Amino acid sequence: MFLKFKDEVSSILSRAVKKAGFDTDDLALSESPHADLASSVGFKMAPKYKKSPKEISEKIYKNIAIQADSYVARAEMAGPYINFFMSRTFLNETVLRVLLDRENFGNLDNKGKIILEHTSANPDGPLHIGHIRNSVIGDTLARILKRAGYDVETQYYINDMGRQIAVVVWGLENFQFDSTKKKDHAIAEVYINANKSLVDEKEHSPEVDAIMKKYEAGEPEIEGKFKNAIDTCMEGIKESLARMNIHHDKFIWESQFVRTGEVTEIMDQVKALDRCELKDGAMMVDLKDMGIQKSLVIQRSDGTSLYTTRDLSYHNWKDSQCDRMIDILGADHKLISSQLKAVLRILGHKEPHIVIFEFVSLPEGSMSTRRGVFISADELIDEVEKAAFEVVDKKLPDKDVEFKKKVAAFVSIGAVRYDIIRISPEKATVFDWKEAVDFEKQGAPFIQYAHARACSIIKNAKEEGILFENFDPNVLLEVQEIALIKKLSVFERVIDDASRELKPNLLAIYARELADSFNQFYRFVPVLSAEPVEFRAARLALVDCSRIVLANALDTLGIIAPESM
RNA sequence: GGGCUCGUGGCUUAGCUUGGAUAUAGCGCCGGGCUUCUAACCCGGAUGUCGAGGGUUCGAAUCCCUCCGGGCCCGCCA
Repeated sequence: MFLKFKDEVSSILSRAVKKAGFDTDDLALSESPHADLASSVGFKMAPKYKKSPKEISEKIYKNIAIQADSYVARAEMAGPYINFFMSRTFLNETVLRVLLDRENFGNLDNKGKIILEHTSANPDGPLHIGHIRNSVIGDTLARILKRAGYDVETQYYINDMGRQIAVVVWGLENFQFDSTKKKDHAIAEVYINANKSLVDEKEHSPEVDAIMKKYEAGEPEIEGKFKNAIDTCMEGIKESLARMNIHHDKFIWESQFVRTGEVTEIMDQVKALDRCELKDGAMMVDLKDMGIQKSLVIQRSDGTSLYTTRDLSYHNWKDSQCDRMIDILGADHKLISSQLKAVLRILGHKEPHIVIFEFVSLPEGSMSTRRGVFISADELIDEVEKAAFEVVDKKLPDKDVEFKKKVAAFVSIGAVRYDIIRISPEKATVFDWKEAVDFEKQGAPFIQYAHARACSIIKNAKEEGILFENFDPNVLLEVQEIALIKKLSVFERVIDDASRELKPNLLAIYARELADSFNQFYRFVPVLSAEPVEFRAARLALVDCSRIVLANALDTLGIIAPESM
C-alpha cells in the first residue's frame, strides 16, 4: 500500500513541478519524522534555477492539486520542504487490504527465476557459528525474494573435490568413526585427527594426494568412499539446517562438472583468450585491466582443474537455467569472487550478484574446523534453548513441560536467526555467549510475543462472541492506531527495498518496529472493553491486521509466529 | 607491503549506494507503571567531537583525500 501512496505523491508533485514551470527528474522524496513523505526538491533545483530553495518550493506548493478521494490527505510547506500526509482513505484501504490479502499482504509482482546459493560449507564437519551467518542471510534473502515475486531456487554447492574431503576419506580409513556422535560431529573428529597426523607424520601426505588424483580420475571404488563420507556429513548438516527452518532445493556436487566435461569446456574457452599464458606449466589469466592485480590460475601444471575453474563452470551451468544468480559468500571469498565475475564477464556470461558477509570470530581469535577451534551451530542452539527453557519456566510456571519445551524451541531458533540477521552482513562480529543467551533484549521473542498477544485478543473475542465482519475503519483515530496502520502499510516497501538491495537486515528492523507499534497500541487502546461498542469491531480488525503482518514478517524471517507463549 | 572492508553514547547497532529539517533503536544505568485484552510489556530521564584531520557544498555520519585502529584476502588450497 505504501508504494501506491508514494506513486500518488510522485505524480501529484511532478505535476505541480511542471505547472510551476520547472523541470526535474529527481523529486527528492524520502520518509521523514516530519511527514509520511517529504520532498526536498527545492534544494535540488536551487542551483539550476538560481533561486532560493524556499522560493522554488513555494511556487511548486502553490500548484499542488490533490483530489478528494486521494491517498494523499494534504501537503504542507515546512521551510523549504514540502511534506505529504496519508489520507483517511489510504489508512482505511490499508486495513481492508491486509484483511483481504492475508498471508499474501506485502507480496510484490516481480518476475524471473533466481538461483540463490548459500551455506555451501565443506562437508568436513558440522556447521559452525560462522557458517550459519551464511545460511541465515541466504535463507532470509530467499524468503524475501519469494515474497517480492521471484521464483527462487536455493542451492548448496558441495565442494567434494577439495583436499579437505580427501583428508576426511583418508581419515576414515585410519581413525575411529564415533558412531555414538551426531554424524557431522563424528566426521569432524576424524578430520581433526587426520589433519593432526598429517602434520606430525609428513609421510602420509602422498596417500592423500593419491586419493585426490583417483577421485578426479573417477575411480569407482574411491568415488564410493567419497560419496559415503560426504553423505554422512551432509546428513548431520541438513539436520542442523532443518532445525533452523532452512531447506535447500538442490545440492550440487562440484565433481559433476568435471565428469560431464563442462570444466574442460570452459577451461578451453578461457585458454583461447589472449590474456591467458602458460607460466611454469600452469595456465594463468591476466585480469589487470579489470582492476584485479592478481592473475588467476585456472589449470594446474599437471592439467587438473582448480576450485575456481569448477566454480566457473558451475556458474555457467546455473546461468543456463535462471535469469539471475545470487551467491552468499564469506569475506575470504572477496578476491576469488571478483576474479570469477571478471572471467565470466570476459566470456560474455552472466555474472552472479554476490553478497559478502564478514567473519564471525571468537574472542580468542578466528575459527577453524581443521584445528577443531569452533563453536558448532548445534552447540549454540542447544545452549540458547537451555537458557530459553529457564526463562519460560520462570515466566510460565503453571504450564506443562511439553508446552515449555515447545516454546523454548521456537524462541531459541527465532533468537538465533534474529540476532544474526539484524546485523548488516558487512560488519565483522565477535561471538559472545552472554549476548547469545540474553532474552532481555528486544529480539525475536519480542516480536513473537506481540504476535501471541494479538492472537490472544482474537481468541478471547471469539469466546465473547465479538465479531468484526462489519466494522467502520473511520473510528480508528487514536494516535497509536494511526501509527500502527501506517506501519502496516510500509511492509511492502520494506520487502521492495530488501529485495532490491539484498539487505535482509532491513526486514529485521521493520519487524521489531511493527511489534513496537503494536505493543504501544495494545497498552493504550483497549479492544475488547472499548466504548462505545462499535469501536470493538474496528479495533479487533486492526488487531487481526497486526497479527497477519507480524506473522508475514516473521515468516519471511524464517521465524515461527506462535499463537501463544 | 598491496587490495578490499569496517570504525556512530559504557556495550551492540540503524542510517551511508541516491548529501537536506532535532543522528536510529536495543542492552545497561536512573525513575515510574500489573484488581484492566499475555508485564518476554509500556512510559519518562541521563549518556554522542558519527575514529582523527583536511577538502567539496548553501548544507556532510553520508561524497573526495590523508592518517590512525580492527577484520578479511594476497597458494598450481578450497
